[in-house]
Amino acid sequence: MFKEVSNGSSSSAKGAGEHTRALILKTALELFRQRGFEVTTMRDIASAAKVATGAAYYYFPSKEAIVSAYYDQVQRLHADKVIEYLKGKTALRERLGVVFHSKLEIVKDDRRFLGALFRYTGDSEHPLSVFGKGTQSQRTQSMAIFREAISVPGLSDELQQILPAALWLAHLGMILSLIYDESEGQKKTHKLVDGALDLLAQAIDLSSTVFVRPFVQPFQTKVLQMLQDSGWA
Amino acid sequence: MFKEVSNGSSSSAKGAGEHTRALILKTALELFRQRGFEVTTMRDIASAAKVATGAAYYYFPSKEAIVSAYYDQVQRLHADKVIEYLKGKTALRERLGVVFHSKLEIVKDDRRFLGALFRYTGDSEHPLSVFGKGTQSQRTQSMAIFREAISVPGLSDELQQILPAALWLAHLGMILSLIYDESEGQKKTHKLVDGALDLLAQAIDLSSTVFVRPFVQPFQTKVLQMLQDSGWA
DNA sequence: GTCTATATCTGGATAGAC
DNA sequence: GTCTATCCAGATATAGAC
Repeated sequence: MFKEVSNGSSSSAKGAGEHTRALILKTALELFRQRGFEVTTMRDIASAAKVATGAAYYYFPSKEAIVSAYYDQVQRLHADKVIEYLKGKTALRERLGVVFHSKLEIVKDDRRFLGALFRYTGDSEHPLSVFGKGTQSQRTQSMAIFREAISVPGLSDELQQILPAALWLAHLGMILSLIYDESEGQKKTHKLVDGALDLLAQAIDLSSTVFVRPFVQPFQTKVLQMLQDSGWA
Repeated sequence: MFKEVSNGSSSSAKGAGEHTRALILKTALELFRQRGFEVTTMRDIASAAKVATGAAYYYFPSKEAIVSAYYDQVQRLHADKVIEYLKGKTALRERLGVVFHSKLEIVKDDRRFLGALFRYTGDSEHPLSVFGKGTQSQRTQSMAIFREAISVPGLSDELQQILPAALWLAHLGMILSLIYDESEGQKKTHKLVDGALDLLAQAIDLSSTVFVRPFVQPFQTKVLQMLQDSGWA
C-alpha cells in the first residue's frame, strides 16, 4: 500500500524497486510462517532478503506494514477468486459460502502473523487501524466483494445496504476465530462459518416471507438508519 | 491483576508494596489522560511516581498491564454500580440501559488509553489478549453482570444462555465505538447504544409472542448450539 | 528515485546487586 | 521490594553510490 501507490499500474509492472519490494515481502512472509511474527526482526528480514535494514524500512514503514501489504495481496486474490467462482451461482447461501470459504482458503496457512492486522484496532489515529481512516479504501473494496455476493433478486433495499458492512464485520470475526482456532485443519472455524451462513440465509428467506416481512421491516429500517448515522452505510 | 493475586484480600489491605503499586497505577493513569498512552513512557511514569523504572516493571509486566489493572478497577466499580442501580428495576430495556450506560459513564474520560486493551486482540497466546485464556476470569465476571441484568421473567432458556456472551461482545463494540467517537460528549456512541438496546428489547419482546415464537425458536436453539461448540456458553 | 552502510535514538523489557 | 545498569529491537538519520 505505501510505495506502490506512486508507481502507476499496481499489477506486476516490474519498475526498478518493484522487484526489491516484492523480494522483501516474500522473504518476510516466509520468515513469519516459519518462526512467527513476534520473533522475526526487521534485521532478520533484511539480511535474509540480502538487503540493508534501511531498504526494508524504505518500502515498509513498520513490521506491521508488511502484513498489511500481504493483506492487500489477499484482497486482490480474493476478489479474483470470488468473481470466478460466483459465475452461474444464483442461490444466496451458496454465494455467501463462496465468499467466506475462499477467503479462509487463501489465509489458512498464515495464522501465525494474521493477528498483526489487529494490532492497532484500539488506536483510532494509526494509519493501519482496521477501523481507521487510513484503511478506508481497503474496507470499501472488501465490502464491494460482499455487495457483489449478495446481489440476488428478492433482497430488500435495506438488506442490500446493511449486509455489506455486516458481512465485512463478520468476516473479521471469522479471521479472529481462525487465529484462535487450534482444532486440526481449523475445522471449528469452518463449522462456525457454515452454521452462521445457514442461519443467516434462513433468516433472510424467512424475513422475505409475506407473513413475517411486516414485522421485520421496521427493524431493518432502524438498523440501516443506525449504520448510516455512524458512517457504515 | 498481577501482583495483588499473591496478596490475600484484594481490597485495600495496604501491604508493603501495595502502596507503591497503587501510586504507580494512579500516576500512570494521570499521565495517560494528560498526554496519551503512546507518548507516555515507562520512564515517564516511573520518574513521575518517583520510583525506578524497574519498580514499575516489578508491579506491571508491561505498559498495557497498567491499563489492564485499570480495567479491573473499572469492572469492580461497574459491578457495584449495576447492583445498586438495578434494584427495583424490572423492565428488560431499562436494566440493559443501566448496565451499558453506567459502563460508559465510568470510562468516558479515558478514551486516550482504553484502546490499549485491544493491542493483543490478534495474539491468541498473549496473557492480555481480550479473547485469550489469560483474561478468562475477567470475561466470566463481566458476563455475570450481563447475566444479572437480563434475569427477568419470561426470557427463553436459550436467550438466557446466549445473551451474556452476546452482550459482552456488544459492550466491547461499544468501547471501540467510544474510542473512535469524535463527536462532542461522544453522543454518537450514546445514541448508538440506545438505538441498539431499543431494537434488542423490541426484538426480544416480539420473539416471545405466541405468533412469532415458533419461527424464532429454532434459530435460538441453533445459535446456542454454535456458541456452545465454540466455548462461549 | 533506489539502495548500502552505519551510526544513533528511543523506549520496552530484563538481570542482578543491594 | 527497589535500584542501577544493560539489552534488545523497532525506528530514524545521514552520507554517499548508482
